[in-house]
Amino acid sequence: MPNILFNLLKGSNLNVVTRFAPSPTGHLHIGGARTAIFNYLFAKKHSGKYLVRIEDTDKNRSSEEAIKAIHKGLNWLNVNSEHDVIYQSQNFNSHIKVAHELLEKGHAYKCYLNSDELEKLRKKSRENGIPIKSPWRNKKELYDNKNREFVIRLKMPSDGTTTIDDIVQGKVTVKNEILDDMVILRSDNTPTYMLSSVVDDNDMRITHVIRGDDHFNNAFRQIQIIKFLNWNIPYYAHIPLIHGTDGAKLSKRHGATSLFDYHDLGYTSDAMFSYLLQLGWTAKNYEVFCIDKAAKLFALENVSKSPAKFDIKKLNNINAKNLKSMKTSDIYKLVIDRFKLSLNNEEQKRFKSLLPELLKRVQVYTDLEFEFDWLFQKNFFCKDKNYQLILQKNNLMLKEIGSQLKACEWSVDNIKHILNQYIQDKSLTFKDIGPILRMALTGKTNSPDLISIIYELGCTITVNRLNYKY
RNA sequence: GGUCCCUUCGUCUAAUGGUUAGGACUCAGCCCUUUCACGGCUGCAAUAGGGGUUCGAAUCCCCUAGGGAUCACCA
Repeated sequence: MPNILFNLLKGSNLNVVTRFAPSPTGHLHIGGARTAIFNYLFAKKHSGKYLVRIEDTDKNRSSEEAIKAIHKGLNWLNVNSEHDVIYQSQNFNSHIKVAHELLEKGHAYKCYLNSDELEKLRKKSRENGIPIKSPWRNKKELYDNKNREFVIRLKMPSDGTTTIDDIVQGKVTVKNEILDDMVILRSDNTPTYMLSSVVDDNDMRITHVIRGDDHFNNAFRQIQIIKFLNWNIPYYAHIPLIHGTDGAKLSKRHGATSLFDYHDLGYTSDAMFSYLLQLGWTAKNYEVFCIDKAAKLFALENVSKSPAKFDIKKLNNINAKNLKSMKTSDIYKLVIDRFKLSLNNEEQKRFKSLLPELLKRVQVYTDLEFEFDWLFQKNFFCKDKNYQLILQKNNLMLKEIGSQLKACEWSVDNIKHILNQYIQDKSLTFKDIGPILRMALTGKTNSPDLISIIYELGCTITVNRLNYKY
């Protein structure tokens, strides 16, 4: 197929509508987050609509907290929908109607199997490698079944094949005989996901179903409903799952799987977005770090078919780059909010000035916390016992430098001059005084440039710290 | 086990029949330097295996091996 035609078919001439459809049974998983990103980007790329639908057909497992958590995650990632959120449970009536329509048209049947019978059938099916088809498929409804519980099962076609031309996975064909007569309406008269999802997609006029590869097998089953009803078949794009370092589907034991955990750990939304996007998608070796650019370049055809392993080191690197590229005022706000810092004017100025240098030294901004004591503590002194001994020994030197600094007019140049003059007078090198000054001022052996630290700390604080009696 | 999918440096990937198989992350070394970083440079490192097709294969075909997904009145 020529590329241009292919691209037309895959979206550029349609009024593209995509949806992210999480089930509210827990936090927003990072795999789900990536699915949301792909849906969002594809819609943006084609100037289409991106919708969010909460799949709460299983009331026992759904919760309000989970719904909130999902929105919190989507908002943080900036991939929430501009349109109203759809709750699947609110469309139950329409789903039930479709189930009965299928029943009337002979595409579905009532199955009166009890749980024991079903369990036996399931076991037998598994052993023989054949799909579940209830004996009720071919039975006429009996009079004495009127009061018995039943489910409605779809009557799958038993011969022929079904082909899906998946945008990511390619053309895949399966024999219809492997399709099971899945339940579409439960015995309590509630629809299953298999039904609801298809009906809602149709009602919402979804053109592209972009979801995790774990749904690929479902597509062959769901498409039968669409065919029975003569609805439009959407384009499918089943994106590969994210794996842990051992190659298995990402789960708790691999570390944090909740998107928002990464917020808590100090990753930025942009870094997370960028990393998740690059996990399985590439714009021809061109590293994309912003959403707008990604929206212009995104194409489902470039999504990798094979699963990608989640690599925290790469995430760290992207996050570190992102921190360095952020506007100081933005990251400043982030840190102040996170740690609920209340700083006076002088401290604010000090923090903002040193922030770019401090950020070069962390991969997640929460690590900035380790700098707070020497930056803001009123009566700061070096806590390390070994360093204290060194400071005791060099008491005189610190005092001398302190008194010279006290006397000078406070400027970067003057501070530099005083220190240089001091080492010259004593025939020392900067290495002789640098580490000691650093210990006295920060309590550590590494920090940003000493001159700027002294300058930003100001005369009073610097001199106090240099004069501290260890 | 049935069905389906996948397999290029340790990781994410580029190369859609002709490249010394490229980049990024990690790691190592060097440079810069008042420390730690940042930055710059260099290096280590891959086409799962076996058969075909072809003048020529990472690329097309077949087999094998490995990995994954799924098989609910969950979604």
